[in-house]
Amino acid sequence: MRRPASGLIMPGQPGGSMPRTSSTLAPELTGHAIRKAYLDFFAARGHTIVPSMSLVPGGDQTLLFTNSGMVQFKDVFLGIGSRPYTRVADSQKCMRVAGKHNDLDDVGRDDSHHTFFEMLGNWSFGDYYKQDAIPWAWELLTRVWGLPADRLWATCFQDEQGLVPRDDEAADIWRQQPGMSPERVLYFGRKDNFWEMAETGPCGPDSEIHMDLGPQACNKAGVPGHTCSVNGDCTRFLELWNLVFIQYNRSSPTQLEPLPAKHVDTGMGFERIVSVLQKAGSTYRTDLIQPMFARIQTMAGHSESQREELLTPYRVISDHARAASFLIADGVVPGNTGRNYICRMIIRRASRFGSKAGFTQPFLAGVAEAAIDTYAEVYPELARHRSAILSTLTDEERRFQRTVDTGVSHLTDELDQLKARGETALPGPSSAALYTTYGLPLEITRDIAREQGLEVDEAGFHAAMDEHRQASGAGQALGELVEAGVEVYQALLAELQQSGALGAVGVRQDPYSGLEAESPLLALLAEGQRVSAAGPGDVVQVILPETPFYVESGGQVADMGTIVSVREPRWEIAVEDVRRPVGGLVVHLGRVLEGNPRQGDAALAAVDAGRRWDIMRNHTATHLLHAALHRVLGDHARQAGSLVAPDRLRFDFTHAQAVTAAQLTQVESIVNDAILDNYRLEIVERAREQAIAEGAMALFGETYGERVRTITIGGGDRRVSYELCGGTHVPETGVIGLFLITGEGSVAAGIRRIEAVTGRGALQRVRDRLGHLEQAAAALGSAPEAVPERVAALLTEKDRLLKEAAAARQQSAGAAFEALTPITVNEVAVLASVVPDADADTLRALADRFRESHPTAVIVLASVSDGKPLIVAALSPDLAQRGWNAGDLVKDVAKIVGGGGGGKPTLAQAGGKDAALLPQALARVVPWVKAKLG
RNA sequence: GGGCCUGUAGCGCAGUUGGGAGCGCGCUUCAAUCGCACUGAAGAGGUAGUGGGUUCGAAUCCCGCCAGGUCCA
Repeated sequence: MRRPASGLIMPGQPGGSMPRTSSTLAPELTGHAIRKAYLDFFAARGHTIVPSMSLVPGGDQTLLFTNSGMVQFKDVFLGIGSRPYTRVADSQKCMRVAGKHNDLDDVGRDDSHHTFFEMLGNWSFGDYYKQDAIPWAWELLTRVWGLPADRLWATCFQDEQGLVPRDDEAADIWRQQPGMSPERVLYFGRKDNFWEMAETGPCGPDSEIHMDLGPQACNKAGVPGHTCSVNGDCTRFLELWNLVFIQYNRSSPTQLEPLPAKHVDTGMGFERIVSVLQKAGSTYRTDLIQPMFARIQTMAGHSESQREELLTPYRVISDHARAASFLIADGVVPGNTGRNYICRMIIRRASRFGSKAGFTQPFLAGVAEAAIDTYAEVYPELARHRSAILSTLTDEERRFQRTVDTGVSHLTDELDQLKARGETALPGPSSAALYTTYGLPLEITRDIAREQGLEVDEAGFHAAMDEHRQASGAGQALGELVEAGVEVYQALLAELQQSGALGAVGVRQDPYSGLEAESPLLALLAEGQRVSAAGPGDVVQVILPETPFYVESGGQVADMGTIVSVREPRWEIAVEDVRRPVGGLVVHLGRVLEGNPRQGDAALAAVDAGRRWDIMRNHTATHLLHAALHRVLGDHARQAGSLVAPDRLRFDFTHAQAVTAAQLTQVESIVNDAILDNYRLEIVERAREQAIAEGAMALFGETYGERVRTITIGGGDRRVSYELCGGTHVPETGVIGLFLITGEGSVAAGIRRIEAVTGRGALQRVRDRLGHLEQAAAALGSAPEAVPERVAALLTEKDRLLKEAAAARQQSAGAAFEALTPITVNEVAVLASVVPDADADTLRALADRFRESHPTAVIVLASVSDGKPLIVAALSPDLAQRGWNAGDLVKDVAKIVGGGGGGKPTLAQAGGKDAALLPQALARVVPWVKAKLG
């Protein structure tokens, strides 16, 4: 056990056995201090420091979670977005949980993998380049943080295919750094040192800094033939920092063009550098994670040695509790699809490892508290959503417990059957079915099976899971337009910009200041191809230099409307949808109603005004609803999805229980009060920082630039709502008219949905309802207000009458039955008759009565129900034992009336079609009995 | 987006080749007790998620929709 002298870095020590807390660390070595040192370093070099973006990447539907620092700047590199700064640095929340980057199942089994982590990054947008980026990185590592230069290695790019020039520029700069020796600058190929975002687009060579942790850090020391190396297969060399130099644009697999503006994109794993600086030997032994270890240990009452034995559960629980806390804080609650599903899997995996550590009750909230306390200072959203995080975790643990319980009971049934058959193994398909159908994890299945002396066929399990994967297929969730032809639109945009038809910002879109705009028709597309003109009936895509049409965003649906010619000859296009396939380009999708629109024609774009006003009513009402939910349910009721359409609005929010009728009424009233107060809406652009500091509600899945549009309803002390929003709104709330909630329900566990209507939709609904009420009142011959009472009375009366009628029918049927006399055929009492007005129940009851009084009996009773014949046949038990079957009898009889039947040997029933033939049918009974006897 | 499972009384659930809608808990009333618990007796409560189809007949078989669970992407 070695203790580092304060401030002195001694890298290369194995570290590991000595857990540290911030109290044993020098102040400048705490995780928070290291993060701050990084940001300060780059701030001092002209960088703007920006906050981390949400874990939920807005506007990037190809990405489940933000998985690296550059996600928030992707649009800049793609050339479709810009920032007011050219140098920026941050610490970005990241999540790597699916795909090749990180397999969830591996987290916790080693010393370094995490689902959630932070990535430190600094960027240059066409500003500084290698000459600055490399020396700064070197300076920070060796001078500020004191890492020994002779332990650091740099890698540069050399194309193994010889197509891209070697990055000698970077290598030269590395070799000039103080303390760097030339033999520690190495070249690697495309896999390690060339960065590409996609098949085409910006790309470039990158340089990595690796640290030699010393021979004792190698985990393959004893393996024959192993040699430690940079980018090798052991743990001795640790990659610290990756500097990407974006200098090319790839237009095809073989075509690279130099970019006019070169960018720098760097990323350094925060936990990793902290573990190196703290000499912790493992990211899990840094002061970032240790508070969670300590909390687990206290809660479980473990000794030091127990904690070390249970290292894997400790790692899993702490990593997952931290990840889940950050996810929930960013609005991702456990659910059964997409990112919500990932959140659930993380919590359930932590819960499973919790039972290995001895927890039998929900415990994650306790661990999450430690995570929140550790990080709240840097990520205030954790503190803000503290109670939501804790209760969400506990809820999900309980839900998982229920799932496991029912899964285990299914498993036990199956194991009992297997044991009864003398089997020794649970088949793979069975264990897979338990998992995919009931959510019972393989580990639990295996443990329980073993307790009962059975093995699980795990190869079979995995084979069945592969089959399941196959059967589930790959879903296509994205719109085909956006997916398919991005390149077409990118090319089109570039062309229009180069020809000067469009400015640098692209199409000027302004859905706020008016509903009409006049401009020349820039381009027409039909079936994905540029065309110069179109004719009636054609389905076209229209591009205009400016448009008042709103593109679907933030839940508000796209506008519809028309584009018409301003001069002769006349033409008209009906616009049905509007999209933004790439930033800067707005495409109107429509159909030519009349005439022949041609490229270059003067055109008037006009939004369907009535529809738009309905949408604006619903959008403003959505803000009022959101605010009212906060007041009534609490701050945890946050937006989880929204639809603003002309005829309705739908609002999903996080809330664990159903909203009560009383709460709904209260919410509805609050919204309507705000409408009646006729607040003016104040719509202002502000700096994002300022708006958020002032308490504006920002939504997930939305990217906000530096300037944001804010919607305030009610000013001063009477502020009702304050949100960041790019949607369109009514000028004052009175325009909304009436707000009615039409439904409340659950979307997923922990998420509720409210649907509502406003304005014309609400009026229509009220009219419909009143109409129905009037009709009901008229039919009842009573006043509308007396309808409920009257209906209740009628229903009671109806029940009474039905019972009376049934009793009367039974009585008259009974009387008719009494009047019948059976005939006797060889000691067998036989009765075959029609009983008027009897239903099936009555016939059965009468048959029972007859059998009670005649020990050896055959009885067939029939009646007519709804014009169709109904026949019941019964035998006494002794006859049934002799092999007679009431089912055979009733079939024989029903044949005559055009039907069939069946039942049990002693009692059967049948129906038919022709009631008039019943007498003939019943005449079959005596011959049937005689045949049986004979 | 897709695969699988489930939907029966207030709650938990049973119901086999398609032919009497049931069990436990809870509820109501009565009895017993000074009262409560317990006990005994009687009783109420179900559009069988919903809409179609097959059939003489569907809780049961088939299809659509809705809701919940679960896994995969």
